[in-house]
Order: sequence, then structure tokens, then C-alpha cells
Amino acid sequence: MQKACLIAVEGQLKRQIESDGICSYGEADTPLGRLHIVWCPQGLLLISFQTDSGVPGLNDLRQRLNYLDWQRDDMVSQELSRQLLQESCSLPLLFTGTSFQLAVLHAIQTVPCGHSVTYKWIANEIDRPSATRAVGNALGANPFALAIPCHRALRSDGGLGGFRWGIALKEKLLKEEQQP
DNA sequence: ATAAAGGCCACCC
DNA sequence: GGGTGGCCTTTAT
Repeated sequence: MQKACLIAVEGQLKRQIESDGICSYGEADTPLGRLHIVWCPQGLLLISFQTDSGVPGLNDLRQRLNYLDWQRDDMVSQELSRQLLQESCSLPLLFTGTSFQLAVLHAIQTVPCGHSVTYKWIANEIDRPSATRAVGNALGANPFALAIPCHRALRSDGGLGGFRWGIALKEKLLKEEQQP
């Protein structure tokens, strides 16, 4: 897993993406659920599972980029999901958010498959030892399911904590990562 | 500017 | 186990 693929979208890149208007969208069925993916020529913008209450992050993204129509391509999204499931993703992840959120995502990205850390550990890692609760918020805003393994963060007391796409899926992901 | 809500933690009982 | 402050970032008034 290479940590270099997380890229902050700002300045020129941001303007470019917002003005180009070239953006694609696709869905894909996986053993873990239905995946929705949004991307543009520069990289991925969103990887999100479908839940009972919708697809987290999807509407926000539409609104932010002012894209009324996204070109749909399920062939590409299927290929992308295949890569994501094997952890061989080296695609650029284009992230829009605060520097705090970026730091948290960077930190969780370093924990390897089969391992887990606590929210507290991440807080220490980014040099904000008392911002544990804020870390939870930041992980809750992770736009890249699977690619940024936010499911590997657990509570200090051994509890699972929460998960943007449903606690059941978090448990399932962790369990599957245990046995290679 | 201010308030309220979180994927938490440590400490008490 | 369950409850209670304290903590920090975001988002919405």
C-alpha cells in the first residue's frame, strides 16, 4: 500500500477539476456491497458504499463540483473496484478538505492490512494527543472506502467505534482482513 | 461569533 | 457494566 496516492486538491488542481467539467461515475457490485465511484482524469474523487439511507458523500460531491450530469461508465468502475478489493490501488485519490482531516487520513493509511489502531493512537500520531474525538469526525468524513482503511480504527476500550457505511460492514472488513 | 453535535477517552461508581 | 466531564474540529445558525 503506497501512501503517496492521497493528494490534496487545492489551488491550480482544484480550479482545473472544477472548470474542466470532465467527470465520470460508475457503480459496481462486490461481495461487500454495492460500490459507487466518481473520478476525473486527474484521479478518484469518491469511493463509497451504498447504504440503506443512500450513498454517503455522493450528494455533497455533486453539489460541490456543480456537475449536473456525470458520464456513466460501469465498466471502468468495475475494474476500479476489482483493484480496490486486492489492495493494489496506486490510483491518485483527490481529497478536498481541511489540513486536519488530511493528516488523519495520512495516518490511518499507514496501518497495514490485518492490523488495527485506536483513535487515540492516530491523535498521538498527528501530534494532537487530545483531539481523539476530532479524529473520529475526520475519519467519518473519509471519501475513499477501502482505499483509505478507516475501518482499521477502533476504540481504546476495545469497542468497534462507528463506521460511515454501517457498523456491520466495518466488522466484516476487519474479520476478512484477519485471514489472508 | 457562537452553539451544537459527533466513528472518543479517562475516570468514577 | 453504565454514567459524566473534558476535549477538539466542523458545520450550522
